[in-house]
Amino acid sequence: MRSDKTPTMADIARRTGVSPMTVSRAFKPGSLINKDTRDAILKAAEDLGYVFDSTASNLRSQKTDFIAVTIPSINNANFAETVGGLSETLGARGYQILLGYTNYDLVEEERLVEQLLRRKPQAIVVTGGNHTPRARKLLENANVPVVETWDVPAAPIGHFVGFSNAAAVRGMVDHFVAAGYRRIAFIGGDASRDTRGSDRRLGFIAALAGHGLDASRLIDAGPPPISMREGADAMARLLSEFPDTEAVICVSDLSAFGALTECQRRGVAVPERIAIGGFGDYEIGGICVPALTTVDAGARLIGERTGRLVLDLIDALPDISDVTIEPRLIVRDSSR
Amino acid sequence: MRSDKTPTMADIARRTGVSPMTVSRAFKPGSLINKDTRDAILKAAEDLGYVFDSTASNLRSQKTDFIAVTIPSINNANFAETVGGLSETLGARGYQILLGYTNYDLVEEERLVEQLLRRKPQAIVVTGGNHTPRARKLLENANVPVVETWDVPAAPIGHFVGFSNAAAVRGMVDHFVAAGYRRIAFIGGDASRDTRGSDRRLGFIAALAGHGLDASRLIDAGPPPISMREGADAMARLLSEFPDTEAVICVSDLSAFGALTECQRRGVAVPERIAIGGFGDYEIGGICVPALTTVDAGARLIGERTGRLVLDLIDALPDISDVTIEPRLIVRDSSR
DNA sequence: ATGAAAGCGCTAACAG
DNA sequence: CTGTTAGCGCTTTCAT
Repeated sequence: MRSDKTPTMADIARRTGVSPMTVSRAFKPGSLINKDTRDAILKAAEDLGYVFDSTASNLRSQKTDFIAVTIPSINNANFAETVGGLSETLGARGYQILLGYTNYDLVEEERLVEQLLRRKPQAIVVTGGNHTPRARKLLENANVPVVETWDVPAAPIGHFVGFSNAAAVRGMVDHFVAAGYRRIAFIGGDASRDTRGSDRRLGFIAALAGHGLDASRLIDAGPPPISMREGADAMARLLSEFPDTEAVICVSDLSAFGALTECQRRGVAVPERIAIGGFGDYEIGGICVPALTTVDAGARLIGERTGRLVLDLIDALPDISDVTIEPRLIVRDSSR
Repeated sequence: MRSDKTPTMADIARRTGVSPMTVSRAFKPGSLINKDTRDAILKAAEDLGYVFDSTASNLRSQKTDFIAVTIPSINNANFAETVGGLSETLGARGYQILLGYTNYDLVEEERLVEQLLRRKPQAIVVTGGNHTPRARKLLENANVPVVETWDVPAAPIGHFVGFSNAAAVRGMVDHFVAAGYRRIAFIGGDASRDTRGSDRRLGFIAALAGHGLDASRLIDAGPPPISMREGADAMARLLSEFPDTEAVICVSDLSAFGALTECQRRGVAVPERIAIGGFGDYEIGGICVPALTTVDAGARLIGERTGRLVLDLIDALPDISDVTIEPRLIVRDSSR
């Protein structure tokens, strides 16, 4: 008759006639232990239905193998790719990701950071370089490596793996201007919440100004997340408010695709009548008809490089440097 | 000069002249404690940069406030919605989700379940009702509530919140047949990995048989995840292998959209020349042109209901019953 | 409303 | 290769 309590190492030790310490060693790969002893212990563990208790191990060893990660939304392929890259890199070394969603809200991010730090992660990765003062302070005092991603922070807290959103959009503007477009619009989200989106919008304005072009064709698609529906609605407004627009840059491929479908519903030819540019190189941009001109920001690469950076920081390697990703313009059929 | 070690409750106690127990109470809302004492403690905590240590709390109280969740892929809007619903429901009660991705692989799921259980979650939610024998055993012996989702398991381990994938596809087949389509094909993934996809394919075959129709137009789109590109490639094969096909049902909206784009590239009219049905009611299906006929399986609802079920199980409410979601057919312009 | 004692299950540190 | 001792930081339990 099995005991009702879940078995501990002490139970296995009693059953096997060894000390709890030996049991502990049996579960730790690479420890000095007699093979027969280990086998007997593992067998006893199997018989008892023993499950290792990380909770106790974490407390005693002061190591949790958690890496805390915050992203704006779980339902976004770009951030999902980043988490995928992180997960793969860190999982290979036994770390587990503790994920939180900020819902594009810095106050929510602050709450989340505080909550995550209580779990004593061994590093924390946050999306973006913009935080509430309190969140900044929490991160600075966290005593674990901090990595900011998807941005080149004005004042980095620790390290970062990112790119300049403004510069990435400038690249697309330059391409559009070189292709002959002059009346260029921007579709993006509410400036107050999505800081990366805001940076893209500001980059757009600056880039147009640099070419001596008018930068007043700005369509506000509301609070993030800006997805397909918002893109379609924004395109409808753009066509009615600025009917002579020649090209539009959207804050993401999702909104760009929505905008494209609105053109299709209205019989507005893309790119002949209006060109469309997206951002983020989502799968849809490569397969829709016409395929979308976009910017590959390297979402998965950001995750992988961040993962490696985190490992280097945990290993306390010398000379660890930040990573600046070079976004890549991808010209497709939605622009000429 | 601040100490180098991170401060503990004992440090706060010393500084405030109270016992560690009182400090502990100060951080627990609703405990009997003098307001001034609590304020002084919270201030001291703030001054010291104290961060509550869940790790120790978890061990002593034998509660982690973790809910373990496995999903096939993070990069899938349907599962992301489910996690969103779970996260919202459980987060409101202070639980934190511990997420793992199986990559549509039951062996990986087994590894993941074992890893997650070591963290001593207070419940575990898995996607699907199909598991390796060892994973089943681990779940059965876990001593915490187990909920299977996105399926109606043949032999439930604990509780479930799901729907019949086969029946959902049958609904669409019935609709297609009623609309006059006879030569109907199915595009889906490799049968060995994605069990929900397989169930849909089997449901398709059974439904056609029920109508006395030929069910041999099956296009295997390879190992999951089956996304837009795979859908497009599969449509190309379908058009060449079975050129007289009148309608095709795809394992998801993503593959359906890919299939649609392939038709657009080839000038094949949808739905006039071939009708397309998807699955999952992804955002894209509602906005692409033509919009996709699909099945809303209630991804977010599954998450919300699962969250509530988990809470009821943790609260040990009596008479807890499983939830069977009724998928809803959504007819749009991609079929007539 | 507060405190004292004990211990959750594991492992660091040391000894042999 | 194995054992002993102590303790990680908190909270349960019982007292006052």
